[in-house]
Amino acid sequence: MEGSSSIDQESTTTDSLSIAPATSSWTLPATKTKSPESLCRMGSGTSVIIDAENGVEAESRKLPSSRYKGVVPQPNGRWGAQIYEKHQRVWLGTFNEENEAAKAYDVAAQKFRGRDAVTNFKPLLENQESDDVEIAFLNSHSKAEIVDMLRKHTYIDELEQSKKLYGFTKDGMLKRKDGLISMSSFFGNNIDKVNNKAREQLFEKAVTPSDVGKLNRLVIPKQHAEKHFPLQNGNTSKGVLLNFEDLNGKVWRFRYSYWNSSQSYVLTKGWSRFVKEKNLKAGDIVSFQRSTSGDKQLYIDFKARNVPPTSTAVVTNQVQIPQVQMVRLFGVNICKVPATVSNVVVIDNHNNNNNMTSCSGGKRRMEMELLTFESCRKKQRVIIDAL
DNA sequence: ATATGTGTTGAA
DNA sequence: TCAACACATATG
Repeated sequence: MEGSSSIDQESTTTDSLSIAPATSSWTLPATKTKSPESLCRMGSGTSVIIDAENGVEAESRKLPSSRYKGVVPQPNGRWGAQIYEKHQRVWLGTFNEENEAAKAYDVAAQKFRGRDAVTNFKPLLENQESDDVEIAFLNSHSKAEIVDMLRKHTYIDELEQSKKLYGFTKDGMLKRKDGLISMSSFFGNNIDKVNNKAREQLFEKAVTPSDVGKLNRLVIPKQHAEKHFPLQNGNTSKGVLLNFEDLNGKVWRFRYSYWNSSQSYVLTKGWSRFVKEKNLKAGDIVSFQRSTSGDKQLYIDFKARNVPPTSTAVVTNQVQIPQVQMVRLFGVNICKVPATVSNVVVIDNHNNNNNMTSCSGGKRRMEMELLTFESCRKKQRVIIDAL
């Protein structure tokens, strides 16, 4: 289930994540020289073997091992939780109760290993719907975020919060009950996709006036075109047909070719329909993605250039209905109406497979998030590198 | 001073 | 992978 290459977060910040580099075990067989009398080694006061009177009743203060998977005793009587991945230990925090640590492990196992994770309690839990919500929740957060929550003991709270915020529609789709799109959903967390196939961001372009004008073509910046949509020699001028799926699942077919005259790569046939239907305006951002799974499905998405001015009465003298603010983002119209709740934002069809496994576009995404949320995401400091 | 979590190892 | 265990660091 592990896709393989996956970096869900760029390790741009100093990581405080507890990934214990288990390198030495590979390279240096036996470097450390320990004191010979390893008979009674005592670490931080615990595992001491005190021989009281007779060796038999030697009171062993050996730490009690846990009956739970992923749970290790701590010298102070508390319990630590850890999970391994790629030869590295990921520390999940310490807990007062053994079973809490075990539960933390379960969450991590679910996140890291998906459906067939071996867990301590998990399978016995709750109803299907609640389980789906949790899976969706897990899918909508990075491993690092989940680990961070576990370590801070905030996982349950955040999950509950999420449960309050999201509900199920009859068709199994998740939506937000308040009708507002979540921050995360702006940026392509898997929970927010029409299908939850992992996809990577390829590039974005702010469309120019001519891209949405009468020329019926979109110029693909050369660097992106050559990197993501390479054309075979034979096809350069002739072009190829490319299919892109939008957020609604609608497939758009564009002719993609190279114009020698202007030495540029363009989407031509089919493009004007997209512009028209999506009501694209100059400055709007079109975004291209590709699924990371085998099929390499292409996706297209867009968002309005910027949030329309909220208060300014743009319309000078005419009758105006300023009660409704509408923002269009990546194909989703978000209406904010004073006291009503209306808009349904589709986010996901609960499916299970743990994502995370294939976000090669993680870096770009991360940059985008940072650009936008730098201030609201301070807490996100835990980084999992190269998981 | 104590708690936390990392370094390391041996076993599975 | 996993957990045991010693111990270095972080924390208060």
